[in-house]
Amino acid sequence: MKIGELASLGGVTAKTVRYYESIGLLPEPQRRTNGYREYGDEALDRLRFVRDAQASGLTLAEAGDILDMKDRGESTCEHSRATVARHLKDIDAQIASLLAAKAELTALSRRAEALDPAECTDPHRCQVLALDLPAEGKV
Amino acid sequence: MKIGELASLGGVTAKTVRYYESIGLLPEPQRRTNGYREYGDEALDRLRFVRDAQASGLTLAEAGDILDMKDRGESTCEHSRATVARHLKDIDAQIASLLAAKAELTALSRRAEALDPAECTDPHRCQVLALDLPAEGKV
DNA sequence: GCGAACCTTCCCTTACGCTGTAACGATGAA
DNA sequence: TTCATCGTTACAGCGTAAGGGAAGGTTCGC
Repeated sequence: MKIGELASLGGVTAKTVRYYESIGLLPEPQRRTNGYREYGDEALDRLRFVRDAQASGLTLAEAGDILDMKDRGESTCEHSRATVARHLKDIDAQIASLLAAKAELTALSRRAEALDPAECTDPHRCQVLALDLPAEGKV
Repeated sequence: MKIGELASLGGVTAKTVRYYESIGLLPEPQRRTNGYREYGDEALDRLRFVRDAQASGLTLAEAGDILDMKDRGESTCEHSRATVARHLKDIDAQIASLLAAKAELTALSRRAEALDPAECTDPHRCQVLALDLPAEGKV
């Protein structure tokens, strides 16, 4: 099939297919005599895998890692598990950092709510803005 | 004081001070006859506020929002609260999206672990790679 | 008179995933 | 034949975040 058909079956644009090829996610396909790319069904499988992996939250690079292992005939199961596990760890780290920021802000917000609105009259001396965190000596 | 002193008191580089000025976080200061920037203590207060806000997880743009309100003499308390609340909402949304990705990956990972390693012999038919999510018809 | 500190302007960085545009060749149907 | 569509390459840019780096030129302090 030609690139347009592959793209529409895979739910992407032809441009995206060429992009995936350029970053090594898809192998360089056969060419017709006129120079057009000619794809088989395995390209569609591969393309769909990439989309599924992406939908699961993996990056294109991670999807590529798994596909590379597969291409080399290595133990993809084990590697896939490792890749997924690594990505889960990344996600946990991101969540942790967001939770930390949230805790900071929640504390700030609570201090703000504890203020008597009556004291909130001087725009040049806003208590919330004071942000007097006990973090003066932090690194 | 000159930019270098302000910067070191604020715990940033002179470059950062100029950058903050360029994006409107710090007002354009007076200049000495030689062209050097001349700062007063209020600039240091402002700089420290920005750093504190940043340490609390606010972006520079959000810190700028609050400072702008303050500059206009508006109800900074209320606005500060709103800004913080909005940012908390953003953070919650990010966390939710990460948790969704995590759920996807965890399910994937669980399916992978449930596989009999003995079946994991054909590198061309990896069960993990199959990614047979029930998501075929998703948007 | 020397080095440090200051000035401006412009580009570069990291990461991600494409998308747009230019400028052109090939195909196929009316 | 003509025209729309599909294909080709290569390069640029986006959009966010927060600056860093280098070039090239004054000025200060001692």
